[in-house]
Amino acid sequence: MRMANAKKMDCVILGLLSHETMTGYEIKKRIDSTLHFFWSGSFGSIYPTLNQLENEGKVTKENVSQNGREKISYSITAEGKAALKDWLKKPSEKDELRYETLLKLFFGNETGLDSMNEHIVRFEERCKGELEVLNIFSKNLEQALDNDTHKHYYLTVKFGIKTYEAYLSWCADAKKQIKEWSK
Amino acid sequence: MRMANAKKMDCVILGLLSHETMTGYEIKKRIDSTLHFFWSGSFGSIYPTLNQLENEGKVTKENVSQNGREKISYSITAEGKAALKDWLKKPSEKDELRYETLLKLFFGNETGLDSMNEHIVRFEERCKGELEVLNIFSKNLEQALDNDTHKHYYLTVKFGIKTYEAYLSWCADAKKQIKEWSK
DNA sequence: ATTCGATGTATCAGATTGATATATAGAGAA
DNA sequence: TTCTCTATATATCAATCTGATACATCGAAT
Repeated sequence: MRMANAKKMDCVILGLLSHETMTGYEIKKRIDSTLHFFWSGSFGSIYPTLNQLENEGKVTKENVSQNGREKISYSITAEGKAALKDWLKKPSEKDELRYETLLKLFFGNETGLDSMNEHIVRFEERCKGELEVLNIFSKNLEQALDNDTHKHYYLTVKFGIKTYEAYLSWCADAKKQIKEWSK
Repeated sequence: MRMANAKKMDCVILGLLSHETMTGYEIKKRIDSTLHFFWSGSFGSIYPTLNQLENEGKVTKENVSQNGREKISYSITAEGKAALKDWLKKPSEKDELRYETLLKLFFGNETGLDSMNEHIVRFEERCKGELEVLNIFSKNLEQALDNDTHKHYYLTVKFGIKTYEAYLSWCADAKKQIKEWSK
């Protein structure tokens, strides 16, 4: 039974198209802006997956001409919605962190405490930036929680905020710890 | 300039071999036990990478016979240590979350609040389990912080603890929020 | 005029996963 | 004793995904 590296991009695309009709390019933008702190995706998997989903009858495409420019707009079908629902009901298979910063920290005894501190500071800066963005999202969403889609978005944004706050708290502790070890 | 999907497995292996000589199988076990909450790796990338590292002169292999069983033990070379140091000094390129649970939550308006709650409860259980393990690790490590390698390990374990605690706090909030929305 | 960034679609080499195959050692049960 | 099950051990492969690259057009700013 070849189940293999269960494909997820099709679920992401179906999910996004269940909100609204989009082009491949818009799907990529949406992933980068809205899902980016817990999921990612590249053109190299978006476009082939869109073609596959069309062959399976889960989406339909329509050529649209806008300002004399051609683009391909995709919509979800009833079959697509059914497939999405199936996946949503199943328990999650994998939640995964992949943090290069932690990897470098773990192996850091080759380069010393100063180098570790630099990695942490860089990580801290990135987290602060992300947290700022999420806090703005959160405030905007709180004024639009009558919309069901916004409710779900709001919960994931709250997750991001809690997470980044925890990261920042760890950064402070870790820097202090390293300072102590440096003595 | 073909830089492509920068390979990380070689860095992970060099890092682990900088601690001690190991077989491919032991490397896999170490990744699963020690790095597992911020990194992962499969045999399908470990064994080919070990061969590649040997061709590049970054590790040496030695056939060992133990209890009549054959195994291949790998050790890091000076070149390997230099390559590891190079990578450790460079800033991290990517820190990434990939949480299927959040994806399902985000698209959850197709299946309703009950289904969302189930996903959260399952996530909560997993986090509790992980947190328990990490707390034991933390206690054990605190009694051996004279060892430099342990110091680095300790920092990453603390990261894991902070993170899972934040997740659990979010789970509680999210469940409460969903209950309120259900009214 | 022209450069630059955004929109838009598409492909491909390289990296990784999860599954599968193969084989032996040791522990415990029948 | 034989059988089964788990752990040790190495290896390969299809499916998948990423990051890079290529190409073309539009609107805005210089």
